[in-house]
Amino acid sequence: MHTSLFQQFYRTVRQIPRGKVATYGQIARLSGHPRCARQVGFALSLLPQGSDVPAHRVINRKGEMAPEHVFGSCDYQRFLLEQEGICFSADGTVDLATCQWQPQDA
DNA sequence: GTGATGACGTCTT
DNA sequence: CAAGACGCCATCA
Repeated sequence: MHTSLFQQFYRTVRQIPRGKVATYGQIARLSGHPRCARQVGFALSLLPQGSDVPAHRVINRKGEMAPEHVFGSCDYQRFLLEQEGICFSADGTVDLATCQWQPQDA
């Protein structure tokens, strides 16, 4: 199968365990493309809500989540993360120090 | 068919 | 230490 970068990104995001979050750069690096963080975000933006890819678990390096027009509501993504046990900082950002996904390959 | 854009991150000056 | 430029590739106009 023509393994497009997007397909590899989706596959990596799909491996994120519940209660953990990952950053774009992390997904890109695990997929074998350390400089393609931008494509990760763009790829996730094309994902339908019913996809097998938990795009709400993927956030930027700062722990901030996507703008409203991506999921429909910025609070919606935060709600899903809270439902999975993700911790947030007083800044309204995700506490990467506690909930960032740590791949076994590390 | 060409040009510009985009959930970002890392390297260099 | 901080700010700026580059990279990467698919989708939209």
